[in-house]
Amino acid sequence: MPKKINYRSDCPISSSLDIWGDKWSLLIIRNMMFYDLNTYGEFLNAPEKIATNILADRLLKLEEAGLITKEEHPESKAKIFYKLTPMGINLLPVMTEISLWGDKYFKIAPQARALTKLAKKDKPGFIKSLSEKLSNVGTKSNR
Amino acid sequence: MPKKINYRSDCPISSSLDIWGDKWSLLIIRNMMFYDLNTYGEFLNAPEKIATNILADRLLKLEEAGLITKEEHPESKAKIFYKLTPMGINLLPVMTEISLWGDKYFKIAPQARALTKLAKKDKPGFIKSLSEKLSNVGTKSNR
DNA sequence: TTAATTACTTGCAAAATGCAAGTAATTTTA
DNA sequence: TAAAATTACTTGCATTTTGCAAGTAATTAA
Repeated sequence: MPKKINYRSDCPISSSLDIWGDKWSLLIIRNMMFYDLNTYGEFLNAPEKIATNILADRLLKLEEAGLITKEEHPESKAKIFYKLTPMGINLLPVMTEISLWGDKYFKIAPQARALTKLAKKDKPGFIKSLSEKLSNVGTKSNR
Repeated sequence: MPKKINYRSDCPISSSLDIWGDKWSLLIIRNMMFYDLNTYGEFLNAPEKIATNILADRLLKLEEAGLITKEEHPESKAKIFYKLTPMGINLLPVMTEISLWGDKYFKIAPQARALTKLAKKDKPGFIKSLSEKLSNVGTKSNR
């Protein structure tokens, strides 16, 4: 059964952090959002090297919070296809601003730089096109 | 001596989380950014009730990361006036988007709602005016 | 001159994290 | 078609982080 979340206050920032305010949750979302990674194994292979038990825990919590859903993988019954819900996709502006802020102050790999460059050039367009793409992930029209 | 941060990867999101990716750091920043709270005691009184040792730890880490600075309080030598650096002020777009996202999905207090309402009406104006205000916090022209 | 206030520190229990080694259901290979 | 991989986890345990309660030293107020 889903463990109930105790929100610390009625502040939108505080409540947001109660859901995804840790070192790993937003990285899982980043993987789905910007890098088309959608399986447990793909998440494990991301450069930050999340531990298997933490990954399992975060996937469950993100699912319970309504940010992601489990679906059957189009190519294999042994795999699970994780995808963002509309609530998860709506984190795009947050994730984009974090990327732009981080881009300003940290050493960044070329792959990530390519994304922030796009976001800088046309932020609303970047968000809109990615949002539409993510809405179609795993749908028939997409395969 | 400042403990060196081990960045997990060269991703702007990952590196950002390495700095402020926990349940408390952004709440301290929120207090300075949106509610004109600038002392240890004021941070302790915020509704989320941070523990004293955690607060001291986060203030140090945020200072070492370059997001905040300690200054002498204009009214009392017993107090320390914490303020955002430009790097911290530049989190305004991130904080604003988090607020708007949280506003969409959680129960929100009227005080916070007033802020998100302003941000929704004119996002660039909201960020610009707050940014200018924060740049003047603790300056002579401001007193 | 004594009592508050302010910004912390310290000690310890509880919770979260991280690592290594399983396991069960598929899928691929020989 | 049987054995070896793959995949998505779980489990046990050590380490780290968090949270609570109770200090403490430097101001400030009574």
